[in-house]
Amino acid sequence: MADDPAVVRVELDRSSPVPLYHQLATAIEHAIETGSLPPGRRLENEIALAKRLRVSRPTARRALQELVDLGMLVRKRGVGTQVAPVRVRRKVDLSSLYDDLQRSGRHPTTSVLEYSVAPGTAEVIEALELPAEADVVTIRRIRLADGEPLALMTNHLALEVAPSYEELGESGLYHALRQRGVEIHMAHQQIGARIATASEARLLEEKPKVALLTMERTAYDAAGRAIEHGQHVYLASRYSFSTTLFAS
Amino acid sequence: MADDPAVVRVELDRSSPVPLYHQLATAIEHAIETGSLPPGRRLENEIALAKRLRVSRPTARRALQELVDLGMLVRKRGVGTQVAPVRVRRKVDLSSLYDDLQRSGRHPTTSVLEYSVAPGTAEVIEALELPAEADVVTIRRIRLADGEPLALMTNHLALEVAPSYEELGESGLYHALRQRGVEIHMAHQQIGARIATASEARLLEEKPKVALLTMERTAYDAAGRAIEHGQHVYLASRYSFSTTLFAS
DNA sequence: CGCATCCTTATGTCCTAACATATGAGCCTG
DNA sequence: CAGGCTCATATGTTAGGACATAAGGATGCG
Repeated sequence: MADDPAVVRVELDRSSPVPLYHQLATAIEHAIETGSLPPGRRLENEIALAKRLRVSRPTARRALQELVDLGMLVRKRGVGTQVAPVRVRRKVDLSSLYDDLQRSGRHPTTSVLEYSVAPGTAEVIEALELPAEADVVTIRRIRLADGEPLALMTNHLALEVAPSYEELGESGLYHALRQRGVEIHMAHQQIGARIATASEARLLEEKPKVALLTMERTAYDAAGRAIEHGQHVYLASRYSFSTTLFAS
Repeated sequence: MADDPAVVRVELDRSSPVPLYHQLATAIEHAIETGSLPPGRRLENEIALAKRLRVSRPTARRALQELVDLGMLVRKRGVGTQVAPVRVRRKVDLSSLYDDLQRSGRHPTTSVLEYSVAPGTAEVIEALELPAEADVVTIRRIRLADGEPLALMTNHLALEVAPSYEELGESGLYHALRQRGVEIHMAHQQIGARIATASEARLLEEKPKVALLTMERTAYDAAGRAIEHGQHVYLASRYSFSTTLFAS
């Protein structure tokens, strides 16, 4: 029968510090990603799964739930558990433009237009949650993809966390921050559009008044501290944002 | 002492069909949102919470976990559970423009410019995963906020799921779909920008060549079926997208 | 007085055990 | 044979208990 429940081959290491449910989730995830569990395939029910692997039902359940949260499995009461249809099965991650470009096979380069230290404007001070008049590092850069201008990026950071001009290097701000031990955990961003100013058009080597995508972002670390605030513009003809949304 | 664990006042309805853990999660969420549990405030530990409310520890745990997933609580082993720092504490939800506007206190209205049935274009057929030449319902609408034009929306749906012209009504497409029992679960969208065409500018009552935000979205139900594909344009001067991203 | 160690605390992991309920298939009746 | 009903199935909810482990403070020793 084609609708025999799939049996995943799993080896659990009970002496490992990584939780059993996570080991199991990872194993099933791997089976889905390698295609040995194709979309639509029915899994054995959680009781059988638990029994076979000699774990408790809650443990098996939790593994399955983990994959449902990732969008890789679909469960229906009274019916069973199925591998979700193809689509995206990864959480929307906080990717940097640099990594994005690299992943899509383009060759990103960056040059720094400005690196300065000065008291922050009211807007920046508020976004970074700093005391009034505090000094702020401002970085302006232009990013090119395969040699063609793509975006103008302006970032503001508190002095304590800002990478030096040298550390900034080629590979992007978030990469430099990570090397300083600062991990971005969450960000707010607002995406809009407007017409380019004369100087923006000149820098981007475009005719005046081209359409720009604008993005304003404030990024926070795991403890909730504001790390970075940036205002960026992208050439709309060469870049767009892709996102995946889930209903609550 | 200022660091006494907070005690949330909760009433659980054990005869309700909504799960205890969700009742509890909602109650705590409400306490946080109304400010009676301020950011940083420590909660009583989960054992005490469970005992006080006469629920099992797993139930209390699950409620707390739900709020951790929403980013409203932070837990640390050996330390306790705290209300997360201010920020956003809502998942990025798949909100409809209509609901967005209503929540922000503006008054949205919609008028239907076109409602037609015809064989879909190649792009639409592919997005909706329909057989070639299949009939598709096309809906074009203009949305106003407080009487001023804001967006032009074009949606394509398969005949079987499309709301009728009458069902479409005032309150938005997703609302109409929900009333037909179709739940949107996930969507892919791509956000870009461009200059308005002459006819777009006319419909939006704007001068020619204003900046527009563009959005292309394909929405899916829980089973992964493509439900709706839309191409929308927004007046950039009146609208922007806000999102919250989390690192993986 | 500084430093290492122990101990308390609270969450993390894992188990067994019921009962509730949505779904779909098959049976049974009119 | 059509339509309603029953029942098996699989997931959803809840309970109660045991042990592991990270964090931070208290303790005691050099």
